[in-house]
Amino acid sequence: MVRVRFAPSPTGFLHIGNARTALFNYLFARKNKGKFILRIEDTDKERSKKEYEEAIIEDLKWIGIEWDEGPDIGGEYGPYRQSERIDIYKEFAEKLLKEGIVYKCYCTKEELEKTREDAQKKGLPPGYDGKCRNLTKEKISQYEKEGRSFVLRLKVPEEKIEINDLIRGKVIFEGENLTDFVIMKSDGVPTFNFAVVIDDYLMKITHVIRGEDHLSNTPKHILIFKAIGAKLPFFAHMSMTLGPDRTRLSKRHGATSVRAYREEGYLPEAFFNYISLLGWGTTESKEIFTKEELIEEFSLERCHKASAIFDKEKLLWMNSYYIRKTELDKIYQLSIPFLKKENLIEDMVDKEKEEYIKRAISLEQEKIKTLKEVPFLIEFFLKEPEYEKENYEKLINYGTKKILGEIVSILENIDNFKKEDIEKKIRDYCREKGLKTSDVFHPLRFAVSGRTKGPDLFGMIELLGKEKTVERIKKLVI
RNA sequence: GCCCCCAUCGACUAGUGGUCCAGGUCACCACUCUUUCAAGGUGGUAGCGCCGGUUCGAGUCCGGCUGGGGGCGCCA
Repeated sequence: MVRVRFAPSPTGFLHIGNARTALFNYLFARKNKGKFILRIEDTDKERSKKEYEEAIIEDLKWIGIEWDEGPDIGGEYGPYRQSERIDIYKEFAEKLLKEGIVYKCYCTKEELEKTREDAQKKGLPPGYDGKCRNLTKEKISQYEKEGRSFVLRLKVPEEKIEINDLIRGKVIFEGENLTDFVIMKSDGVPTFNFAVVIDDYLMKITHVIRGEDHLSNTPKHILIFKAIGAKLPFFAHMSMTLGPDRTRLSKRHGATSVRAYREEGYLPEAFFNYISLLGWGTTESKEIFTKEELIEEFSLERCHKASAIFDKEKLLWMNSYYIRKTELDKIYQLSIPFLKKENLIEDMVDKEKEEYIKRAISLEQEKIKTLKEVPFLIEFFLKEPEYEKENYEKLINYGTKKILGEIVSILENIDNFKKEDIEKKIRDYCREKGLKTSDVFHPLRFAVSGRTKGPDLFGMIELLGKEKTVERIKKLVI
């Protein structure tokens, strides 16, 4: 049975790169009829926040990723929060200490800094020199007497480590770059490297799918797996997600959290779909996928080794594509919070108004790129337009006033106030008067909506209704 | 500094030795449709980082170089 996990640390909102890691794990699990586990890595007491855990969970759900085991729903292998598993790590650590696989290191911050510098000077990796590996009894009791705190370090053997990565193939690390690393901090909390391995082992994780930034940590993990006598899981290191300048996607590149995109009015389906295309593709170069299709098509073999740049423009296109293809009802529902925020609707919207807004949205649907744009695009249907001076001067003058005045009487005489009739009557008028349609349509659009661009003129007039339309034109012209 | 990974249009990718004077999508440009803005349609600009090697033949295999990324913490 395939078991994979996504293990974010709650030190901020869900990052796009992490969302992609979560997504790939999720797809892999579903594709292989396995389990997808959510685990919270909150061993960094300083930076971890409960609010972030909640936010991450919320955003994962928003994207459409569901898990089978996790801190919120429990499961057979819990707890799923590392802060609640401290005793478990301690137990493993004590066992390793007894076996002589790890040892106590009493070095102070200053000492460590110095050994690090020395190592650098010698052209060695800036790690630990193993000073405390073989301390004499006397030395140990001296340190204890001084009340020095200690950490637990793993005795790193000098051997080369091979990884058979499912995405990258064989990766070989020659031993000498690894130094004895910390597995338990002086406060009794495990380091990330130790906790992941213990958890992956106990939670029976079969495939560790994570970002390439963990590739260099993998030898450490393998060493720990071996130390506790556990079987290795499969590893798959996915390419990274970069910003437009080819560096790690970060705040400098603008919004990097899933939350931000959600608030900008992106559809989860579009986000899900776009993210899946980063570092992965099918032979047909297909672009639009439903969740089900993605699950069906996904495979680690088709994951790219090279990192991918997150392209906001393409996401935006995909979002507008999804908005165009989504049923009006749903777009309306999703737009409500955005309309409320702009004070265009009240908490309660009656059926009539709902229909009215839906029709307004439908007139603009093909143009909406994000839900956040909806209020602006349909604003003039819900409140009186403001007429910008510059456009007013361009479009409203003696001649067009006269035309608009005549349009008013035409509109007033239309009984069946439907766009086909409205259009026909106005076009007839243009022909009779020998006017270019554009000389009539543009001022009319402006008079009715206060805009120089907008939805289909006649659809707009129909929806606004005879009374409102006439009122607006009169107000502007007379 | 040391170790590891990577390399096809500006971006995401297809391509697994000949069918590739490299295909699709976004972006960009032009034309078209048109009452505006979009959407749509048609067409276009643009790429195998470089140097060697293997081979009858290389985007595709091998080596080097260059470039980019990542790691080396009592962060995760």
